[in-house]
Amino acid sequence: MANSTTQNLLIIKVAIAIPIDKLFDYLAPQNINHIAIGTRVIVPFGKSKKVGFVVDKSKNSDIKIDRLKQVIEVLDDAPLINKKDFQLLQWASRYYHYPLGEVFSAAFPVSLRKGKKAILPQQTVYRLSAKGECLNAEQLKRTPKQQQIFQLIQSAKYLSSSILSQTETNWRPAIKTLLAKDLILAELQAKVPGNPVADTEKPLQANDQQSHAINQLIEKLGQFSVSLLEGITGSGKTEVYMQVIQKVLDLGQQVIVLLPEITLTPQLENRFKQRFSVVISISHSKLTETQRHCAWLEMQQGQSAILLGTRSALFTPLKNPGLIILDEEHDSSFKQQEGFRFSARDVAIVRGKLLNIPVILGTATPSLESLHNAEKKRYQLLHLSERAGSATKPEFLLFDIRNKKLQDGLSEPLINHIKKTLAKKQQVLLFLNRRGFAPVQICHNCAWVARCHRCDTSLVIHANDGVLRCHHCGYQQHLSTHCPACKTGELRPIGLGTERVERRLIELFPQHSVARLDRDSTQGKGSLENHLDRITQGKIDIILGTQMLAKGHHFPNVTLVAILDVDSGLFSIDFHAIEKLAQLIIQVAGRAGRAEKPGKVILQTRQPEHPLLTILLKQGYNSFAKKALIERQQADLPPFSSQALLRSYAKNPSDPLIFLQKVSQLIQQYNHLNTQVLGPVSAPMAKRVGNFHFQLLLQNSQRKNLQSLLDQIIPLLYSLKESKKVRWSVDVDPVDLY
DNA sequence: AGCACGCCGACT
DNA sequence: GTCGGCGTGCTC
Repeated sequence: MANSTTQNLLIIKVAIAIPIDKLFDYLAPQNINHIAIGTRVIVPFGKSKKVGFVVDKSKNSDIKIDRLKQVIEVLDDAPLINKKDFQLLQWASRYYHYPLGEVFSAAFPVSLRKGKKAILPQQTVYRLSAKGECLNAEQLKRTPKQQQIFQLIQSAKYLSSSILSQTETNWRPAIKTLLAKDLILAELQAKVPGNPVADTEKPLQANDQQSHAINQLIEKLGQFSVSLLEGITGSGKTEVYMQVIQKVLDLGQQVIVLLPEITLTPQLENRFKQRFSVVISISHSKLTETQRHCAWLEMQQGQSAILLGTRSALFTPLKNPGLIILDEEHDSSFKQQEGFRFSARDVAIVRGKLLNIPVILGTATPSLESLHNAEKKRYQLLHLSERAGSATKPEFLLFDIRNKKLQDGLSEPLINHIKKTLAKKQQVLLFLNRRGFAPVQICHNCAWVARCHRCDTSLVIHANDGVLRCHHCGYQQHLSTHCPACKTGELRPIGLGTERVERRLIELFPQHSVARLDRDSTQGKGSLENHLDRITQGKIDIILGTQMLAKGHHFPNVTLVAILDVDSGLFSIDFHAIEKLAQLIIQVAGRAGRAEKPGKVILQTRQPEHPLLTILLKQGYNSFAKKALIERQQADLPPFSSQALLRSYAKNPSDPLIFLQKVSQLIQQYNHLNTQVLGPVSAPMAKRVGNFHFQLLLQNSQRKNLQSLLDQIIPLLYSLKESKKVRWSVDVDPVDLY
């Protein structure tokens, strides 16, 4: 590089997906004058090449010019995301203290991260040439295949190769000759996703509450706002979404709808497809790389008007942004639990603000944060409290199981209720959030317990598979009946798992069919769907499952729902647990008494007087939430304060502790803003898969004070020598304190 | 994250 | 005597 040209050099700052919060400087390629911020580039990195994102341009660099390498290739003619979304990613990187390159990476589908061109798959399309237009098909009668294909193209105006392959055999030679004769033309065209249906369903007649919500939401279109749509199960939230979406589509704008789980996407996809005559794209982790690549570009190019997806779909660029909807807003799966630990809910709101479009948060059980924001008038609150049709609200029963004889977790009164329900030819749904036969195996003689040697947990008995299994690391061993410690004692199961309850149910109700739905019993592809079909067809009388059943699925003939053990949620050290339990109870209750049959919800507990539980059952979710928020305020917990959790782990049990102690000292030096530092302490489950986990909780009543502390501290941690021996991460606004 | 450099155990 | 174990350090 000649020195004389130095002042003309263009230096490009590139964000690369590596776990260092740092940009890398490169020389712009000689032949390119402008290289837009936001474009992808291929750069040499160490021994290899990497795809990076141009974040800035400059005349100078902190690195000596002669040490700078040159950009190998500019992948995009123009940035794939707009300025606002670029700002969004910069914000997210700062707010979550996660490297910008990694944040950028998370916003792009794998294909584009790897450097694939940002084009939709193309297909060849054939149409008549000028010469072909003038030709009478009769003139081709001596070559019938050519004539037939020619006529097909003539009547269809244009035909794609994929359609030809579907309808015709051996069409290629004919096409080749027609091309050679100049009768038709071949063109490359982007594959347009599946043709929308022409005759769509009409909107339903909205009830007063729905109409009110729809009108309010429509009024807000065209600028930023957040609305919290609180609609009980069966109140027709989806209908509200759809009528608002229709308005957005009429304006020629696009909509992102985020759902917590992939299992819920097909249901909504079908309803949307029946309603809207626009292209709908889908994006979630179970799709192939190409499918996600297409969905992303379809939205980016404006070929598709609706995107249905999970958490990571939030970052999909929109050509004409109109609306973001987050359904089941309270669901904790909107918070990414590893790597880039962002909250899709919170980032959606920032994105809405930047793009100046409304955001709708929908749920039957709003998170305490969102309710608090609604109370503070930051969000507009809309209610849907009437169940559609004639369905009635379920009745709650609290069964005190202290000192009661239980048959594998089933109390006498519960068994009676099950009997009565079955006698009426109605279905029963039981929840137990623990799979396996029993969570503990203990020696009746010496009290030895089978434990995982890599994790701080006992091995769970899986009687059906004849093994003891660790639910954390997957370790398993054969089930034996004699104690390896004292060699004499007999091993016995302690506690409840779904297998054990299932066995008892079969014994108690031999005339009835029982289905167990947990991760073990729904392994195979389509296995869950199979089970669900059999339930809907009425082939199952008693359904026993883990939380995987709590969401979305509707069983119209279920009139009795029971949660066998609510106490684990009441005793947890994590202050979020009670909120999650309340949401679970209400969601589960939503499974009961649909259609015309009144439902009952039974909760078994050893804490029947628990104040929050009592309020929830007697006065409903909103009263519960108010009370829970008061408790949070008194304890200075979120949303009345802001938290960040520093986690650290290593094979060696002392390294993470030493690291976090060092961090804690560092914070004392920098902390002028009253951030409380709690810990370091070992994590609730200290040992996991052979690693020892520790954590340090930071809390401040002012979000911005905590942020400014993190801004100072986090960059220092990368170079701390104690950090080299451990894995560490920052979790801003943690929802799981584990 | 990769990938190399770098010092200590069981093998042709 | 070497092949390779993964500890630590760097990447513009």
